[in-house]
Amino acid sequence: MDDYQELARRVRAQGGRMTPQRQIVLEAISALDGHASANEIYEWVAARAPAVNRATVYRVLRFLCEANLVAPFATDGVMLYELVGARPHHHLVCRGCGHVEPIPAQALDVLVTALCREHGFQAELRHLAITGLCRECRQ
Amino acid sequence: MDDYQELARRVRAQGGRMTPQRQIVLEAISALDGHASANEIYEWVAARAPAVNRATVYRVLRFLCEANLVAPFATDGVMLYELVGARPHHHLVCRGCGHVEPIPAQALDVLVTALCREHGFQAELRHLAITGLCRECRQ
DNA sequence: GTTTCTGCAAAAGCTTTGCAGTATC
DNA sequence: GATACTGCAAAGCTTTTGCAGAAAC
Repeated sequence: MDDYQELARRVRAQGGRMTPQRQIVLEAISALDGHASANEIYEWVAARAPAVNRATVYRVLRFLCEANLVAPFATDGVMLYELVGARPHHHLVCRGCGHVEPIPAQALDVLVTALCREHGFQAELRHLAITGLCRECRQ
Repeated sequence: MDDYQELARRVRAQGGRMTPQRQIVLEAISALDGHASANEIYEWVAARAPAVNRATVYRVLRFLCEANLVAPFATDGVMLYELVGARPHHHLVCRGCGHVEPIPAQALDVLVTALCREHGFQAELRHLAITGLCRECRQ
């Protein structure tokens, strides 16, 4: 997680203001392995700052997405939010236990190029979520 | 879409019964390009059979998923349902207009093999949804 | 001091569930 | 005739919104 000054700078670059709520939501996602649902984030925040409201968490998340500090992706009817890091990567989402495991982007650029060439589709592979069963749930 | 007899056989193979509601839900998905949200399916059905209830559509969809006649996949907080066809394929989901375009599976078997070998993850690439912007929404 | 943000409460959208009656086998 | 399925109504869960007050700039 970047330090407070850097975050404040990026928030203000969006014409926004830095607040304790925005800071603690970012801390929460960071503490939750860099990706979590709105509810998980709310629970984490509520344990430390009970005054923070659920609606605020959702509004903060939307703001952070628009500020490109956080990226949303969909899994099984629930939205997950992840910190936008330096390295692009993808997600293995287990439909058994819900565990999300990041994997490096690597050779999928070939796929992106092909999709663009053949379908005119600009894939955003940062948000690619591959559903399946993890090692534990396969047994 | 398979004919009624074949569908009825597969439904009964699950220990279920063939009903007009289950038939018309399958018709709806077929008419909606083979993939649709629960709401789209409900609207299509309601236009032809107003007596069919929303809850029934959801229950039918769950049954059909368990019967492997239909497969669910997640996009932007809404569940989509698709007919399980002969050929596996994937989906390009536009986050601008919500349009879903199927693409052939092709060379992604390499990816599946790699994920299994390196992460012990059994990918279900039938349900792979790639988010991005379609040709129209890019402009 | 102005503008943005938050808390509260209420509501909207999607999905599930309990129950009594109905339809399928 | 026994069992599974449906309609209805109600509720559960996730997410959004209107508004008045508070905080950041």
